[in-house]
Amino acid sequence: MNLDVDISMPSNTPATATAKPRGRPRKTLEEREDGNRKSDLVAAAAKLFRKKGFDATSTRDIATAVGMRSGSPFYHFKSKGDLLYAVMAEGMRSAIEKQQLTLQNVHISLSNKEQSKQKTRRLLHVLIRHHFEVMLGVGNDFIPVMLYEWRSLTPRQRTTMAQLQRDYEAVWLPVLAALFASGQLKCPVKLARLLIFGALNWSVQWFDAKKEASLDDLTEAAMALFIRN
Amino acid sequence: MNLDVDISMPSNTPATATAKPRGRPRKTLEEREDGNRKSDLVAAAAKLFRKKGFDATSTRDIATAVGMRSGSPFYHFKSKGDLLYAVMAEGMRSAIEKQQLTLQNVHISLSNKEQSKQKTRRLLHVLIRHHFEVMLGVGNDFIPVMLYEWRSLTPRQRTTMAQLQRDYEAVWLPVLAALFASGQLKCPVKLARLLIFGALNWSVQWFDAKKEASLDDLTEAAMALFIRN
DNA sequence: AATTTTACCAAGCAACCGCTTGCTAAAATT
DNA sequence: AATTTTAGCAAGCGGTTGCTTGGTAAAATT
Repeated sequence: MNLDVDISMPSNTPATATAKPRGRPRKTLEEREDGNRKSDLVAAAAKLFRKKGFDATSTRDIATAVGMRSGSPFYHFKSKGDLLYAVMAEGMRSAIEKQQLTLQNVHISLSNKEQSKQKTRRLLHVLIRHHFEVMLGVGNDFIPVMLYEWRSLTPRQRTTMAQLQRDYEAVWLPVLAALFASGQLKCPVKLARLLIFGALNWSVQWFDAKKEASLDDLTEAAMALFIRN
Repeated sequence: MNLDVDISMPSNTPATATAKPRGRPRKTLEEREDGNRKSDLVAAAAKLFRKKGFDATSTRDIATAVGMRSGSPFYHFKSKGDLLYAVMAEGMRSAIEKQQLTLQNVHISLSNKEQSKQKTRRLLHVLIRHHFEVMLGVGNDFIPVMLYEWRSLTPRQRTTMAQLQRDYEAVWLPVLAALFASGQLKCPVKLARLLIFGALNWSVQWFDAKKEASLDDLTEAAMALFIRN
């Protein structure tokens, strides 16, 4: 690591003819580990927003985390709020994508002999397990930030995030409706969705990866709590 | 309402011999609607912390809300963090008190002829209903603040709040254990407690008093979701 | 009547905040 | 080879923040 000494000039340096290189040298592209610094910023912001909250995280914190100076993030994002939005939107985008992939795999692996009662139960099981993964998996700071920092979004950002959330939850509703129809779920679908998501989302408050329960344990417990056979 | 005009003096007023009354006259005790301004501050802080979050609320906001000037809250509380702690501690104190009162009434009204299965179910019903009341009832800003502003507490404050929360939840565990033993609850008690509290606590995110569901509807739905008969 | 306590206000300080401006050097493009 | 674009850095501006200080009038106490 080559930290160079930064001897600052006396303050009133006029704009001289041939200005010598000022300040610390910036890194060449190769040193910058090729490429997307923008996503580095989003990842660092997500981590800090999750740990300290949006308001308590300064743009200087974020810059430092990726090895930039205080003003540089504003080259990539026009405001701190836009960075928050980027974190949330990217989180939802990848969560939706992953959810669709997971569902495809399940549909393929479902045998024809299974009764539809079993099938819908398997579907909910998969959805819950995936949701835990999204919230509690390592390196997934995006969704927790989205869940707990709504307040700091502009109204416009809020509505587009709400749309993404509806997309994510759209898959759940028919599954819950089928479970309700078959008597496996006794709670009206609309409230069931809200209560179930509450139970799952709240887990980011107490879950500790290096403690007793695994994500599979959690999924099993949730199924046992909500669904009767 | 008597708002007096505040003509500010030229800035370099020396400390003259007999200083004339400076600034706006303060209110007499009677005008101050007798008494506890400290609890006024706590109530106003709770309301603002809930609406805007702890970090986004300035001590000036709180002062204005109770008709004080910016520095005055620090006469009653030595720091903004202490005000937050007061909000949470007062919230838990009154919630625990109310819970105990509610439980006493239920114990009295339980008839001897009821089976114990029915009794434990009634107990959970009452606990859930009370919890919704505490979180969603009008003027109850304390508990939502407690649920969502943990991060801003010092470690010491955190541990004493955790103790209060254990006191509140202590009543729930035997009820859940009884339900599990009688087969009305199929999820292991420890995880059941966490998931159920999650489902209930999350309601502060979506519940809207002037919309379809009432607190009774919510309680019914939660019972139907968690408990089998 | 004299003193002490209570409950504030006016003013302001140092730190920190998000963000802007003016610049530069390396890389990419023409 | 000349030009344009990209990805930053250095400096700092105006505003806000939590909190402190020095005072004061009214109420309570002695």
